[in-house]
Amino acid sequence: MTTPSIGRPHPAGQHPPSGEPLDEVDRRILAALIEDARMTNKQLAEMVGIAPSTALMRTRALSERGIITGFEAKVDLAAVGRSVQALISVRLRAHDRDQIDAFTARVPQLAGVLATFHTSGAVDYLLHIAVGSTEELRDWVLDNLATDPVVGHTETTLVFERIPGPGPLPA
Amino acid sequence: MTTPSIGRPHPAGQHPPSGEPLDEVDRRILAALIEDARMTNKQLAEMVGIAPSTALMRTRALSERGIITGFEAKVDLAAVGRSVQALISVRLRAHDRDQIDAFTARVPQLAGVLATFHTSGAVDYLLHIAVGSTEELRDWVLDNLATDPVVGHTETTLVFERIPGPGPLPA
DNA sequence: GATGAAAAGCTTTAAGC
DNA sequence: GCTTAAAGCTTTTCATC
Repeated sequence: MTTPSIGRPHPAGQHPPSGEPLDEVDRRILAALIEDARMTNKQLAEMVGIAPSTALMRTRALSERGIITGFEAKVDLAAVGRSVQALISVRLRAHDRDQIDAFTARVPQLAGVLATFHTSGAVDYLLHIAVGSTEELRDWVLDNLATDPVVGHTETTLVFERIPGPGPLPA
Repeated sequence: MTTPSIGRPHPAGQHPPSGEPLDEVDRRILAALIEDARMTNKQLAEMVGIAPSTALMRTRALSERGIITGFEAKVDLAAVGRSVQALISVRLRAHDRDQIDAFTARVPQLAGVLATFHTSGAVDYLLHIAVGSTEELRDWVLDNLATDPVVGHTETTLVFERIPGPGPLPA
């Protein structure tokens, strides 16, 4: 299980991924669509070695089972005016549940946030953000974190480069 | 500029994103394809308010200019047997350029690595990985990092949850 | 640079194995 | 669960604005 439903409900409209294990064909479909989500169904079928109608059915089933969670275009950050990336570790001060929930609802949706990691250990959250300049970075932290009373401590680290990995499929 | 070409060549087959600024139509195309990379070109055209032939031309141009860097399917990590995520901060010991390059070539491509952040500050790299269990996590760190002589220190933090952000487009 | 029309190609459904 | 075939859409090209 990923996130046991203790205390908080599941996000609306999402069923947990069905327990059926993936067969080789499903894994090849995932691999192909991770590589190029915009390939045609016919190309996909050929790549995987099945009929187009089968490819379509399988792909649909993977989406309906929640195994494929979406298809997204990746964009060059510099081209959209966000050439400065940073990782910001955040320790919260209070451990009042409502305040923490307010932080968790607000911060991950702020403009420039690429991902928020809720972590164990000394740091509570790690924010991966992208902004236009180091001046904007300073202002971002001041405006969005430093002024929040629930935030105890932050530490900002510049990211020189983000290197994508080989992805989540078994090697 | 994103990564000045000092010392190392540009990755093969990539031209830097052309300096032409994005107009409103381009930004709406990006927003739509970030939201759903598999929508048809016709849907995209309608959503953006242009003719299908124009949508196709613009989308192609965005890819050719390197502004769209790819289209990828997102998969549920638990469904592919990787329900445990971790962030591993890595400090290197030696500052010998060849050893660092060997590390940088090897580690980001290891099975389970979702992303590698090359960072400024006290930590040199932060690895975001996904594995099947905490036992696998322990073994992963031992096998891939602890035994590498160039690695000085690592610190592993469990990720309870990774919350996707609103993405990189200006709000 | 954007559009509309026509040809080529793709997706989708349903019936059959 | 897979395949085939046919109808309906979509993509793509290109002449035109």
